[in-house]
Amino acid sequence: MLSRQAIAEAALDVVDTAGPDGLTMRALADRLGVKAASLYNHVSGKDDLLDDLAALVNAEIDLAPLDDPDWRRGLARYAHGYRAVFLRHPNTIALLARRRVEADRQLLTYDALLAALGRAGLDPADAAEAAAALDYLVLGSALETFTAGFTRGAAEYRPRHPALAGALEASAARGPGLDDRGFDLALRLLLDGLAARTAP
Amino acid sequence: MLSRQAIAEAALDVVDTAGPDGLTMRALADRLGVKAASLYNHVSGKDDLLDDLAALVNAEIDLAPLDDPDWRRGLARYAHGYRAVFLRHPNTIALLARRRVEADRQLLTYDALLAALGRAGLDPADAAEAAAALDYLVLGSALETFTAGFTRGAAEYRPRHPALAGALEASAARGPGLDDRGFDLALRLLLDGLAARTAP
DNA sequence: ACCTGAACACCGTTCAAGT
DNA sequence: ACCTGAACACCGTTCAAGT
Repeated sequence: MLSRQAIAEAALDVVDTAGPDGLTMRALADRLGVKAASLYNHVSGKDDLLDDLAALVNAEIDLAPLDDPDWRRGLARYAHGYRAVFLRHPNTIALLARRRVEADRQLLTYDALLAALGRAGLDPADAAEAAAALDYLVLGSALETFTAGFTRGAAEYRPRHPALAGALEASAARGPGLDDRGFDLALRLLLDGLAARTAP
Repeated sequence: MLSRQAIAEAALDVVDTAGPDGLTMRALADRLGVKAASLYNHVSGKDDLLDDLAALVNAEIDLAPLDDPDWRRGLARYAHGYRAVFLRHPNTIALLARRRVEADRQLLTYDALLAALGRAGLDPADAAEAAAALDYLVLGSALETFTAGFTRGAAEYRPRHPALAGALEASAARGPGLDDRGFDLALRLLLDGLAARTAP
């Protein structure tokens, strides 16, 4: 019944619904119909549990787009899929970032990305930088959700922060999804720039 | 003696040295030579304290570069300064991200950035997207520090993850600072792309 | 007005005791 | 082999009591 796998899945559920602070050993045990102390028969502690959680979330990232013969399209689809995973599980980011990369699935993800960048014609050192840049963009955009921070209406910002108000308003007129458009813009410009650096 | 200002400064100190989880009301009170309960005479709770902390960190961001008549140079310097603040206080990112932007100083920062993007010749909706993209890049790069996750030597990765090993090795040959180079690359390509979008 | 001690309901984790 | 109750040292927060 109880297993590392089941515990990790329940943990992701708890984090998704109750937030990073809601993931307590007691709440997790409750969801599994068990007492907190029982969890320690399967994981050595909360830190160990977070490693499993990292692996679980990373396993959701679809690597298939990286095999696309059109590398720009492939990278764009990969990046969108990567970001979608963390938009589905935004509460995990603060929990999992700044941890060492040890889950095999996560190492495999980076390896596949770097291989794809290599096939695109980037030399390995450039590929490393490009992979880092992609990572920053995806995690930053999933973590921060620019728009969500501005909780008041543009009109309220206008008196003291006119440029902010104007930008929020103009962007709203373009439709919802400023976060998505900001990410798309950066991704497109990044891929444009990388294309200019690929060997022929 | 005790004041919101002094408490916030001590809190930043505690977070910097003891990590996000090290910031407890008791540890903070200790550093101030007082008991935890005393803090509640000045802040309404830990959440309130984190608002002050956000304001304090944001106040470190230098907005002067945004007035540079050469907007590309100004934005690059601003972004580097912004990132430097969070590299100095990396433990604050997970603590402060995903909070509503309410500190006046933070609203002012975004307003100044959007005004600068407008002066550069971007229309307001494009400026909003560019500001979001910059934010993602800065916070993502300060949060994640790509390199720090790979704790083992490249040789250890090679058997199972050759592209990863090759990229880490080639990047190390280029010198330390893969994170900085990844950020610089993305920033440069972003600014290049924005330049093409500015009105003449 | 502000600091404190004691208390509350919560944490993660351990461990002897059960089955 | 695995679950549990009780306990430990910790959390954030409250509040009556002190000065």
